[in-house]
Amino acid sequence: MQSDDLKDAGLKATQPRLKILSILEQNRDRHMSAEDVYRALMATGDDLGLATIYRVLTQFESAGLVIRHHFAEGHAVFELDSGEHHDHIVCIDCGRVTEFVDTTIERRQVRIAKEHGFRLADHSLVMHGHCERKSCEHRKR
Amino acid sequence: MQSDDLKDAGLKATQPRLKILSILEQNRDRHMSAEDVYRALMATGDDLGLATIYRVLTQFESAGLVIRHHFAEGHAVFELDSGEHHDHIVCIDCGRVTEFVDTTIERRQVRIAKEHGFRLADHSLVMHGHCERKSCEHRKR
DNA sequence: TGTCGTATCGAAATTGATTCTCATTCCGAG
DNA sequence: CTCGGAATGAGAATCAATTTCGATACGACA
Repeated sequence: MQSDDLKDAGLKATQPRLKILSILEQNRDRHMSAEDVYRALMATGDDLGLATIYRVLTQFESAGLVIRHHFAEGHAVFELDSGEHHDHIVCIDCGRVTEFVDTTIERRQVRIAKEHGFRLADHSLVMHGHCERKSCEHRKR
Repeated sequence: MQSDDLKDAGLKATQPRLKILSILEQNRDRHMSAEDVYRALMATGDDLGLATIYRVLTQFESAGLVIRHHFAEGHAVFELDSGEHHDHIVCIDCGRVTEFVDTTIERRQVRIAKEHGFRLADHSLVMHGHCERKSCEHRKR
């Protein structure tokens, strides 16, 4: 049950938190901004304050439940932490995000970091390109 | 001469632009935020408006003179465009940025994008780690 | 070198995203 | 079921960045 996920993370199972978690689970294939979560909640009749969304998402992040990304400038997006690291390809035209893992690149990064005198802690690889979806075509360039 | 760089870019060679360009050239090894540039100018007695810094940096970006990065959340940083693509390693402790190029990773990315139905246009690989500089030891961030 | 039209400048107001404040409400251990 | 500390909501505040607009500087040309 969801409330256990929250308890395990050391967070009280409050209504707002359960609802936000639920929205994120219903959108596992998407990357949502705080604003997106807010609108999704409004749509289902749950009227949470935007401040709460931000606060809770930040708590979820510290608790390791979600990961925060900064693909575009301006606003952050969140995704549930599946536990497995992965990188992203974002379509420039439609914004669709695809995830992937490549061990060759992963290994290479550790080595490069070491060669430059760094102990690698984390990394973020975001590729931008044009996807081949029909539903994407009508957007230009 | 610097003013030629501006003219070539289709921008009038005004004092503010020359000064901002100069600051960027004096800090080629760093990545500066608009705020950083502003402070650097104040330090040399040049009192430009912050609005001008932002406007000029944005113009430089459109003109292809500088590249805008979004390493950390909150604010963008700029670097002079050397014309050669490269990726970055950012020190979590002192914020120093090191640049590198790795053809293995570059090639691999193109292939991965293709495998996922994308035509790669651009990418951003930022690694975060701890550097081994002495001057880094005790900086908070 | 002086003049003029246009592009640029600076200061302040504005925007958009996110965070803070604090009075009120809720969760859950006992 | 009760109570206290933790969480919430509404709006104000903050922060980075952008826009507005009257004043000013650039530089082509005379």
